[in-house]
Amino acid sequence: MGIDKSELDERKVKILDAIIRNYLATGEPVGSRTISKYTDLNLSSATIRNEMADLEEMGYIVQPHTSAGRIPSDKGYRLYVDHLMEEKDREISEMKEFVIEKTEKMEKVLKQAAKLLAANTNYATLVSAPAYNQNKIKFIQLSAVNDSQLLAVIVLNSNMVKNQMIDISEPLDNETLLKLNILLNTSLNGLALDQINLGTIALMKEQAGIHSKIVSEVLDALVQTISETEDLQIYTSGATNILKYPELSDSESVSSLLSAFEEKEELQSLVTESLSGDENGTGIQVYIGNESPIQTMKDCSVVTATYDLGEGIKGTIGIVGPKRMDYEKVMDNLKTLKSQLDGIYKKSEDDS
Amino acid sequence: MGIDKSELDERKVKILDAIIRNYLATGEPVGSRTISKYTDLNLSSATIRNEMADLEEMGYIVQPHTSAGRIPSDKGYRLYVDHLMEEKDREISEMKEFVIEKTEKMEKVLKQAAKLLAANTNYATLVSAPAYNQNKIKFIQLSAVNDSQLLAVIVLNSNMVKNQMIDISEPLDNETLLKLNILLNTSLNGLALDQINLGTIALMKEQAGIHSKIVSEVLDALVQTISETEDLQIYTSGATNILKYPELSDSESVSSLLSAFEEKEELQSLVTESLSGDENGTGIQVYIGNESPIQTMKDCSVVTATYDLGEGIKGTIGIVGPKRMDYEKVMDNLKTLKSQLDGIYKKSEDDS
DNA sequence: AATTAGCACTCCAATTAAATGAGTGCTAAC
DNA sequence: GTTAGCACTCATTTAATTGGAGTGCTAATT
Repeated sequence: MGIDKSELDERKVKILDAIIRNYLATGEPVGSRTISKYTDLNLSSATIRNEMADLEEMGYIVQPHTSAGRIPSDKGYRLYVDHLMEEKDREISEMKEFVIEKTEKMEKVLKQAAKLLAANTNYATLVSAPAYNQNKIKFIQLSAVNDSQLLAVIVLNSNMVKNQMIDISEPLDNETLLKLNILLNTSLNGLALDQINLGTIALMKEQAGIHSKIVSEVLDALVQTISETEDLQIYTSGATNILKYPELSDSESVSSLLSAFEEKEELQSLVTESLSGDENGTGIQVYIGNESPIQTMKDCSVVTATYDLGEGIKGTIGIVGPKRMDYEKVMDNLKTLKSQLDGIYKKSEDDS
Repeated sequence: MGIDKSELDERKVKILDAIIRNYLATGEPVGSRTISKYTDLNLSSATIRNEMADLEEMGYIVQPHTSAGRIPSDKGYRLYVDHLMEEKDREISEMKEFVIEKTEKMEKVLKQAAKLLAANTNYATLVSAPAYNQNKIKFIQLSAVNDSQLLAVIVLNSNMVKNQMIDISEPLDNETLLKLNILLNTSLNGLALDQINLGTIALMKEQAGIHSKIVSEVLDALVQTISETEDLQIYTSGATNILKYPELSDSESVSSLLSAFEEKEELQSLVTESLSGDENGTGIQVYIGNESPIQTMKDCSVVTATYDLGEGIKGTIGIVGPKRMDYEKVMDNLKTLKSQLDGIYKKSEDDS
């Protein structure tokens, strides 16, 4: 019956484009008459109606109910994001004030990044701290806090600092401590955390001699610190922006969305997914509706970017908003922020 | 005109009590007929109506609108909390599973405390980390991460650990570093942070000799770390519980409430207020409606407790919910949790 | 003097009805 | 292939209707 479902002729594309743009701008379902005037096609609303019926059958747009205008489907958004949307290399306006001081603690920088992104976009944002496993050990030190407690301090390549208290059974004298510190540093310095294997450990124990037990304990503590799930820090901001969009706050799912941003654990899968996501060149991923890794966000769109501090140390920045979001602006913002973060590590590297 | 406004006779109290209890249970404005049956006073609804008119004139109850039942006013709640409510010494049921491991990091403990409290009460909760200024320095150490960066690690009495990177102009040799560490520890150990005065500083500089500059830098860093406002950590949980109570989620103020819990800064004043609040014996404060230190919460009730790790190291735990909250349960929960936290420091003290 | 029954009155909340209007699908004409 | 025209659909808005819970007041009762 007539319609070649695999083929979108130029006119259909133009109409679809117009529908989506209009819907993004107004948030209202868009009707045939609007398009008839909005475009330069000089077609009557009746013709548009016919085309729209086709587009609907092809799955690019849907009707919220009979006798309403059309809104884009996930498939429609996808086409828009992939092909229709123009990547505007617009001026990096407000983002500019985001100047990162290299001396700042990473944590602070990331917190600020999330905040800024939220303020700029009016969506909910998240920023994950770089994954540790690729992060190299820069410095490590044991100190005796008292007779039964050691404090292990680990500085990572990205200038993140971890602390861990270690209970020990017998006191350690200063000399031993010094030796252990030297051993730890020479053995572990420069290693990525997932490069510490059994061989390394065995070697260290051998060298530690009678103190091999301490070495074990330290390594255990180290592993524990690293693998603590809660330490997969995620910073969020602007979660309450979700309330601004009726299409989300309507359902009671607003609660689960906000919860997800409060208990950050749930967001983890998003970060993981984003990090492993196939980069389409720009380093930016877009998940529309059901494409989202998190079921809670099936009525949202999620846009993420992966920043790379160098040497494989990666983290994720992302925003969560309604499917009807300003993709151009969001992707633009993410790109800017990404580039800022990408730079930061090199800077402090030059400097040290 | 009859009514002695200063006097609440026994019957009025009984009726007021019944009104409040009923309202707490149902959430609906309560009418005269209900009270007539609910109480053992054996009075007709007409009599109750007369009494209710009096109670309203005295300001203990209000009518949402003409021809509706009555609900308690702030003044009514206040009376209830202060005098009517029975302090039930009930079994510490679900709270029991809250066992704090002394080796855990404080941060983790507090986070968990907030979570548990929220799960137990179904309100939004907050837990503040102990204020630093009363906290004593237990251990302090400088380490050379590289030629231009020192890492200062400070362990406080409450087992909290702070890190601070310090940029230095000239490299330090090991021996100097060792001396400095000894100096720092002997001079500062056991001091509360607000006990470090100019005298101490001058003395240290003198002893440091040619390295007095470093001492300055270290102390600056120390002060900076301490005074960082963001470091007044507050942990929250269950903020989304706010959505459960229509009397709050009705207004758009739900957004500002949630924001307050997201950007924790705003909650600071609550903590401050609570810490300085005059303890009425139990160490628990109740803020009803407008009594709240935070304007955003004028339609809520806030209940806080101050925990004391000993030696004046104090923190705050609190919950925020609708004025129509289960005060008994909440205060009970807070008491339990408070006592748990009060104990924790002593335990680790015994142990060290 | 305190209590109660009775009744008119108020006002919210829920229901129903009607009006509006944007938008469609279809058909017949261009 | 395009367009004008028209009947039809359906969410949204507004208005009118009703029900009922609850009050305040007055007059009767104890």
